[in-house]
Amino acid sequence: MDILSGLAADIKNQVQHLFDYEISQEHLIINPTNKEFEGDYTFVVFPLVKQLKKSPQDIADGLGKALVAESQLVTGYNVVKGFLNLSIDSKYFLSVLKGILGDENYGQHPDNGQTFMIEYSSPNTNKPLHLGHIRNILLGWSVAKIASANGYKVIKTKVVNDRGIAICKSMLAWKKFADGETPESSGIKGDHLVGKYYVEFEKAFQSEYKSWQASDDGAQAYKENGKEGELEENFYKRYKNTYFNQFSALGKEAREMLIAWEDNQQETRSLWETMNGWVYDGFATTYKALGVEFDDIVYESDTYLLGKDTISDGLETGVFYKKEDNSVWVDLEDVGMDHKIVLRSDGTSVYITQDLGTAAVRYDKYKFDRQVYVVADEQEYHFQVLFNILKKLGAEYADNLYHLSYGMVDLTTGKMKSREGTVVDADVLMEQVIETARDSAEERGGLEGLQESEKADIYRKIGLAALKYFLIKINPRKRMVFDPKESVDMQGTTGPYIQNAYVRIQSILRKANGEKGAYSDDTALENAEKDILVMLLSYPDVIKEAFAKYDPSTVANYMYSVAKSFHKYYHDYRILSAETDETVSLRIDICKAVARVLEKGMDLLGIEMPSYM
RNA sequence: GGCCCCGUAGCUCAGUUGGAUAGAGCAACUGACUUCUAAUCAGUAGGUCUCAGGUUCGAAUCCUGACGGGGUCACCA
Repeated sequence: MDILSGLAADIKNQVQHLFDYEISQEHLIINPTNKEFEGDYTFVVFPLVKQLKKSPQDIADGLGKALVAESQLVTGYNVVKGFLNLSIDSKYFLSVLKGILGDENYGQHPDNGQTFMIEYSSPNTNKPLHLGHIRNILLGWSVAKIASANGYKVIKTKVVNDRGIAICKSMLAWKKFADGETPESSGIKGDHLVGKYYVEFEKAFQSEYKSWQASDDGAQAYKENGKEGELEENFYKRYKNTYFNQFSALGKEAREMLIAWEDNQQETRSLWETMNGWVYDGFATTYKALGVEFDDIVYESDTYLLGKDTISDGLETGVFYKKEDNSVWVDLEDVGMDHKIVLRSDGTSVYITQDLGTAAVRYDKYKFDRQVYVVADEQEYHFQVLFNILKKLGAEYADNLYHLSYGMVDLTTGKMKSREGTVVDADVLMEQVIETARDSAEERGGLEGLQESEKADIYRKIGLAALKYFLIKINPRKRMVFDPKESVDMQGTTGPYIQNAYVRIQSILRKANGEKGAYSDDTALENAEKDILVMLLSYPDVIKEAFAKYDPSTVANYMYSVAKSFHKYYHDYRILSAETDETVSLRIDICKAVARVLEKGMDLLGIEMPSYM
């Protein structure tokens, strides 16, 4: 039997019996008892005071007495102010323990028959993945895992932004400057090579722009368009896009390339395919290193024309309206927003047009019950607009869409900007954390008997655990500062700290060799053991809560508290050399249960557990 | 300026469907390894929970208003 629901039922009955009062669910508040008090669970009696017109002390006292007498679960109580602290019979905790050990999928909620769709990662193909992508990817992966643990059928997807002006810039620079360089010829990973030429383009463009600024035309533009008192520097920063579109020779070439691509021109298409191919090979390596996968990959080149049908339908039903210049708009003032464009005056799509189309196609294909988009918080407004348009269009799934908005990652030196070369590269970063894990493991020793390949695998697991836990322990919506030193910390609230608890258990289990004696159902438990079991018992609820909030940090923080409790227990109690064989068996079982929850919970965060460290 | 998010110890963060004396980690200092892995444990020190009102038996948590920081408001994606 479940302790909590049993306890709730017993309390409800006794309140009815003693005071002739039916307690409502919202007033039936039961929490694990705080450390500094005696007891396992605490019932808060304050909400009853008004109704029953008795003092908190009297209510708690009467209820405590009755529970000890009538409830199988309760063996003792004490009252502090309006808090009734209840001690639970050890045998119920032993049954919790048996339940965990007997359930290889402990924490997994039953299949609910619903489909959960999640879009994450969604990279551009003109540059490699960086730290910001890692946060996105880890969040997406983890929410997908958590959804699955909640009984959903999960479909993980990403939209690859494989077309557009950005990739054309890389292509153009490659044609101009690369002299036929390939990943094979240069030994550079494909996505990095393409990124290199994106940077080359930017350099060439900047130098072209600089000379233009010094020219008469440039000076003229500043004179005519500069705002009152605006510094030249600021003006030219602001004016960059205009320059690119109207005056730049490189800009013109890049745009021509885009048009050639849209016209399906052979040479451009073939270069595009080649370079994107390099990028995909590179991405595949990075995703694999991060340990993530996708079920369905959508390429923007296949979908960028989608959504136009949706626009014409919307025009007919009056959701959209056309301006004189032929551009199409939606009026969102009734939901507190502006008018937004959904189709350009030349009839081409804007970003949101594609999103409208993609959402519709995706729903037709999968009939998802919920869909989450994992995208940075700078796009919050965009998703508000998207969801509201879908609502207006009468899409039945519109209410089941959610934008999981996460804060951007800053560096200690400021914002990451790819144009300014201040990004932290994903591949380099992973390499570094693994290297750091190796250094500190070698310094510490303890892996002597293992093969080199086993050691390398352990360093990888530890390094990635440090990095991943560092990123995912923080509430997604908070902007975070990435300090490279802290990200490889392996002490305190870190991935390796949690791994270490697991490794200690593995070590014990290796040394346990065989069963000792069975322990009986009324073996007494130490308070520390009850505390651990109370915590393990709450694991399925943690999974539920994490999904309800779409927040993996809930799981991360819980994992830390489990590991912390175990470390203390390990320090305070002997396990293999406990007083009796029965106690040894009991403690080994507790270790096994802790290990099970640690391993499963960390898996939800995409973190692997080593057997040694 | 409108809308959204954030503000808790020196630093990084938990805690926010209202519950006990607001918790961790890092950094600092002290102690514990011939004993199951010290990537550990224990202790000291560190707080007007940004501020001001309000609701409540009870507010870091809910409401109102300030203040500070960030994001966004493109025929960009």
